[in-house]
Amino acid sequence: MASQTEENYLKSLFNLANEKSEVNISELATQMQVSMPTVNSMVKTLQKNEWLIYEKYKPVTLTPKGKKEAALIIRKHRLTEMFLVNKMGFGWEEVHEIAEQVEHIHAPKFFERMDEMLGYPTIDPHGSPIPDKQGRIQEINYLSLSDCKAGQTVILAALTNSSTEFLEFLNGRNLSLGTELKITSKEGYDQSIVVSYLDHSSETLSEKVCEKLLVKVLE
Amino acid sequence: MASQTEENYLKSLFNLANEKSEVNISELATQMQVSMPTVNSMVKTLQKNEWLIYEKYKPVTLTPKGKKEAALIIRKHRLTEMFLVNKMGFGWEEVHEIAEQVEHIHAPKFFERMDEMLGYPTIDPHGSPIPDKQGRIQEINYLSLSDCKAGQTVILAALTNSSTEFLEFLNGRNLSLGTELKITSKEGYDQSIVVSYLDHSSETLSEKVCEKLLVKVLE
DNA sequence: CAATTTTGTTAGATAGATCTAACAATGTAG
DNA sequence: CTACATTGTTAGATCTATCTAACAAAATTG
Ligand SMILES: [Mn+2]
Ligand SMILES: [Mn+2]
Ligand SMILES: [Mn+2]
Ligand SMILES: [Mn+2]
Repeated sequence: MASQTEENYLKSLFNLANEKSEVNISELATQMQVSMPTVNSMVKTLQKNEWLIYEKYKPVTLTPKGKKEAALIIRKHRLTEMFLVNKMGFGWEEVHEIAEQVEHIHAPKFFERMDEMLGYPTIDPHGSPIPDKQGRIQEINYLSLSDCKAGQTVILAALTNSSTEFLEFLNGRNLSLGTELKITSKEGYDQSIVVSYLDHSSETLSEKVCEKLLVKVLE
Repeated sequence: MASQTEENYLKSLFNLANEKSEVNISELATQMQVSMPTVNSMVKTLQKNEWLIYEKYKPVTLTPKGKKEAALIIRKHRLTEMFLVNKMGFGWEEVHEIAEQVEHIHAPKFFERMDEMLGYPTIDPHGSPIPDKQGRIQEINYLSLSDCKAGQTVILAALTNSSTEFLEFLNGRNLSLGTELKITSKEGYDQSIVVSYLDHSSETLSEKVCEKLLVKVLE
């Protein structure tokens, strides 16, 4: 059974491997906030457990077994976040830190019961997909708001970043998942976008914000 | 901050210290399922953190600081058990193992929210008192069923043992907290007690069982 | 009270997770 | 292509939590 530490490495590996599939030691060290030698020794451990493939001086790759293990931890994380928001009344900006701990609990029934109480959700409070019990993850191809054009109407569907600060920024502007945004204009100079929604008739969002907002285009 | 291991030692110390106040190294080793040298080195660590008082060859004693720390972990454990039973539909025989893990989560809001949702309960699903936020524990003096006499009517209020096996034994006989028991007779030879309750007109309970059942006497 | 048993301590080892310092391989930019 | 920067590895140390073997103190018992 994976230790709490190993589980956190697997999760980081899984997230960093989106698309590229390969992960550098230095990337992983940055992500995990540990030194490169620490990562070096940990990848050797993970390799012994057949969770990843490692060759000296090469980037590492998760094995199918490692991917499944990681996805199942991410499943527990996201179910927990959903439970905290929908069943315990937490704000979406408060749940990540708690889920970071709860995800390591070994009690299948606990998470099955959450799942059941939530009605088998497929996305978490930040719009990220919840892997199924087999560790399969359904990839949804949203568009980034920064790739949208003036005149389009879109629905805010997910975020590429769920830091507390960013979520509080969105809270401050009444922006939540499902909000319908009309794109009034786009500034060519700094790529900022002006949107209207709810009782906000004109809100300017910087490119930095727009690229973190994933949307479904309505028209 | 106490490690998960230290937290488990503190909890064991607190539970073993009921009444006697002092705890032997060997008792603690048995309880924690580790060797005596392991306990010996751990008590030195706990002493450095001022959670207990230790002198060579003497039994150890928790300091007030250590008692409070322990009581607050027990609070998290018992709130969790109550939440699992009352809000998530678990049976009282399923929750201890899960709570044993959840009690180590560092997230005051998480437990405050549980407390609030539960309506600030004072006892857990096994009838044990839930320490308050200051770590104060309200001692309730129940009588053991084994000390009751024929003719008395009592209400099952708590258990001195909450092992899954014992709880399943009680489930099998429809015995739950709050059940009113009429003591039909008591066998002088083996101290077994015959009770009637609900649709059970004559159930014989061995001394071993009776001493684990804590009751309030009605008449 | 002396012998034996139980309880507790010390020493030394191991495994996991981390670090720094030193060095080696790889990649990049002039 | 060489120099420099970046990336990765090795060696060796530390800290936590655990173990066994050996020994010492305390308690029990005849
Ligand atoms: Mn999260
Ligand atoms: Mn985590
Ligand atoms: Mn319990
Ligand atoms: Mn525990």
